Amino acid sequence: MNKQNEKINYPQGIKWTKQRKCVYDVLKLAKEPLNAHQIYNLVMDKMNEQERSGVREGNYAISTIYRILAAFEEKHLVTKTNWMDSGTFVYELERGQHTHYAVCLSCHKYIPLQICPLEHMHAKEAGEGFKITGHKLELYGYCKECR
Amino acid sequence: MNKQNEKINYPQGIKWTKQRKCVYDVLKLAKEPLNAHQIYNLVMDKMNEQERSGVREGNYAISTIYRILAAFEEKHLVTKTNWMDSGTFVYELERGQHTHYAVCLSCHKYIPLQICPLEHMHAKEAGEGFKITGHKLELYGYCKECR
DNA sequence: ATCAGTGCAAACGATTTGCACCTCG
DNA sequence: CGAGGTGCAAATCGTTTGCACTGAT
Repeated sequence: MNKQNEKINYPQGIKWTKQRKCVYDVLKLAKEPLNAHQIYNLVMDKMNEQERSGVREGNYAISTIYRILAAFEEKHLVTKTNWMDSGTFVYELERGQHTHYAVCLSCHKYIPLQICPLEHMHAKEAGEGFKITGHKLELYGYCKECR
Repeated sequence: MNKQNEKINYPQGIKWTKQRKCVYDVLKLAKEPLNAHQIYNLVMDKMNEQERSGVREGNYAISTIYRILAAFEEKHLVTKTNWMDSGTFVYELERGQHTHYAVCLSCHKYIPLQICPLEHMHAKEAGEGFKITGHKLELYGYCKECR
């Protein structure tokens, strides 16, 4: 059930160590952006689970997670952002299409949005001569369960 | 020329110490969101300038800046946010109307936007039952001078 | 006079880095 | 085998906090 490693196609152009595969898998399964600690914990679980049958439990370093994430970012495999009121960065797999989220201020759940209100926005609207190359949007509020 | 202190109306309901007035003045004059260090430096300049005529140069603490900003935020006098790729928070005076910015990736200038593409966005667009209370938008790109 | 605000230094959490060892290709 | 990745511990950066003192109301 947990042999995803065999099924996943890891992008080329980067050295795929056990740790990197594991981080990649974790991000692949994630349904929302995760911060370094969340990723670290998930990686720990996954690693230990794989090696639970007597093989020595490896020690993994949080700094490795950061380095892997930096490497992934440089290869454009992940996107690094931060949220309005949190000082920590969150990372998500680059899945080709940009996604915005609505964040519930009560339960902190992230709800991906199907739409992008900026699709039809033109450069001129950002002032004369500004060339828009990207944008970021977050909605805040309360989800169905929390209102 | 620099006697703004006398002209500025400081909002009520908060104790107006010399330091707080100074931070308020700095934010009032700022044309873009500033981080704690920028504010600290500007406050230092301002304080020392005022006291340059022989009066002892006071020592000011960065922690005071943070505490003042936290107090202002609680009174809804300032808004605290962070930018996509920076781990530090920036603060700007709450001027009644929310503003979005276009950020130049080259010169890091902030260009305030006159429009808000979300004005006409409705709750339903964020998924069933989500109650939108706020949002944040950043545009990235290159300004007229830098393209 | 009183209590909130301040300066200072130390604590803190997130992230980065130097170095010796290990591992993928 | 060799370049690059990793674990560990220590450094760094932005921000917060405890404490004794100062200052605004």
